Amino acid sequence: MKAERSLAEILRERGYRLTPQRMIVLEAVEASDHHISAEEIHTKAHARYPYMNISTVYRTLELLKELDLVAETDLGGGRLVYHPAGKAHHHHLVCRKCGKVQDIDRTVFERLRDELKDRYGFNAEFEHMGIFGTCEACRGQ
Amino acid sequence: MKAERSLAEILRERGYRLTPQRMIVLEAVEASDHHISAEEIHTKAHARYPYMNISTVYRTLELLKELDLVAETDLGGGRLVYHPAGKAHHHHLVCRKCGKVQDIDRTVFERLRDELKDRYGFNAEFEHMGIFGTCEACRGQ
DNA sequence: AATATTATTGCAATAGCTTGCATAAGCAAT
DNA sequence: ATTGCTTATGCAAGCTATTGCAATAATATT
Ligand SMILES: [Zn+2]
Ligand SMILES: [Zn+2]
Ligand SMILES: [Zn+2]
Ligand SMILES: [Zn+2]
Repeated sequence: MKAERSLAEILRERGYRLTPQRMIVLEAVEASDHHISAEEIHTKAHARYPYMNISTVYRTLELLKELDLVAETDLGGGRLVYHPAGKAHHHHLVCRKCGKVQDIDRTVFERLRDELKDRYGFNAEFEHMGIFGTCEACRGQ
Repeated sequence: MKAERSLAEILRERGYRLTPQRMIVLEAVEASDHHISAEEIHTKAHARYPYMNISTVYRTLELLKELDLVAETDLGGGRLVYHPAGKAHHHHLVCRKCGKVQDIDRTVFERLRDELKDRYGFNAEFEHMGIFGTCEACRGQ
């Protein structure tokens, strides 16, 4: 499978070890083309590999974040969700009142990104953001 | 004290009760003109009111957020920090590599706010934001 | 293939924050 | 002041996520 091969390459390049746990977690994130939580990943992974521990899931997700393979986002559901990086060409608006999660275009952050780079030399990470506020429907009460 | 009186008014208007715990938490947030964590608030409050419980601090902060009296922000220190709302005319850039927290002007989010309102009818909350990324010093390795 | 090295894992403990529930206390009416 | 109604608090338990540590297993070397 392509994902496995490229993961192996990426890990090797950076001096990390290729373990079954890491492959299983990455595959679980990539297989769900929507958002997936650590607990959901653990449940799926556990079916394939009964000794898989939830802390290994978290540690693997942390690594995959560092390698820019997954994005971690708070969408207000009480647990963080994960999304394959690069495939996340969007962000989300999260309504505090009704909880609705709306997709928006990724371009909305480009100007801000550029401004932060120009004015402060800061390289901001705006990959798959959750933006909290009030949606149109809820604003009229 | 002005803060107490206006808090009393605000609470009454909205049908909430004016309790010593609530006053103590709000005063602790306002007294620290920098960022303060729930645990720091609890420590300060406990000195004045020995029965003060940490869960009351959290519940009061939740209420003060609803009343738009305090802003809650993740600045990467492992605990959320609180800041008097309205006084927070700035945001922060948080470097993932060195942990540095830099102040930036509040105006950087205005254009984005307007665009989200215009395009999606969404009223985004950009009060005292923490933006994660890599600072200039760390980008050169 | 066997061995040595050391990163990674599983487990249990911990941290920060939230929630359920019985008791306490704020407020209004008397 | 007393009473009754209802919100808010303290306490303990629970939840998501993180961390310390000893055992395990991936890789390099022989
Ligand atoms: Zn998404
Ligand atoms: Zn809404
Ligand atoms: Zn600040
Ligand atoms: Zn830095």
